[in-house]
Amino acid sequence: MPEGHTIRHLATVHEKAFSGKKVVAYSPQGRFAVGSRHIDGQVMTHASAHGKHLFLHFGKPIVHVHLGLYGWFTLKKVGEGLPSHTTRLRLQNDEYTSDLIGPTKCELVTQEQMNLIISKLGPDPIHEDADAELVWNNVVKSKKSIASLLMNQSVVAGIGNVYRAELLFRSQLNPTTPGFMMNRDKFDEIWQDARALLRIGAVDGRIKTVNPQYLTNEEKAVGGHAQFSYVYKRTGFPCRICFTEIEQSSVDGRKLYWCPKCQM
DNA sequence: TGAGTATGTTCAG
DNA sequence: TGAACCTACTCAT
Repeated sequence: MPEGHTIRHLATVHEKAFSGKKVVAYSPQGRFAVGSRHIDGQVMTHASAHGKHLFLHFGKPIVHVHLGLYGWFTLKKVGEGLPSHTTRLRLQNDEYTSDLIGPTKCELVTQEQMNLIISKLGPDPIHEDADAELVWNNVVKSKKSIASLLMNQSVVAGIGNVYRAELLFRSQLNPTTPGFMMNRDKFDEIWQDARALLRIGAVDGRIKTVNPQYLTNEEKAVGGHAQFSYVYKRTGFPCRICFTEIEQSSVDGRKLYWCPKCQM
């Protein structure tokens, strides 16, 4: 499930699987039937990502995908699975198939439209040249809480509810701190941490935020595929650092998890 | 079988 | 601010 790290990961694996070759494209579900016809038989040149937005480039037509809350791509070797009735888009070549289900957005856009979409987003910390000053300027002039600002895609693109909670915990910052009260060093710490964590997450598309020394023996035994957190979805569990119960509140209609002692 | 939940966004009121 | 939308999964009935 998708935050910025997932989208970067998907761009990478789709580029590896499909770029430079003609693609068979169709919409088993039918809802992207017209769009898929425009890319059917075309060569995918590359894939790109900005925040939670994925772009698959077929020369002029660009497929813009936003996975929303439940959208997902399943990439398989040819012959390993059939699309379901909910598959919005299937891409296929000699080697691979990719099925897209449940996206909030799957549409064809032009380069100009793609530029417009990106222009409305804040810098994406996963990008090498992301402009931290731009983010800082928007944070420091705002009365909104840092918890609210981190989730605002026009301030910073790609951070979702998991990374938000985990970043704030790792920096021991009170989530209610207003933007204008933020200190620059603390902001820089979060920014650098976001860059690092998103990049780590993008390697295999999984969120990794917990230093292994803070995992329980049971958790360590579960191994590589499980996803652990310091605070996300750990309401009522003891904090991994101070053993205070993790609390839950709501910010802009989304659940926020935090440690009342570490993040005083 | 149905309610509840989910790493998101947009739009109506 | 709340509902709607896209889907799949878990848990209670």
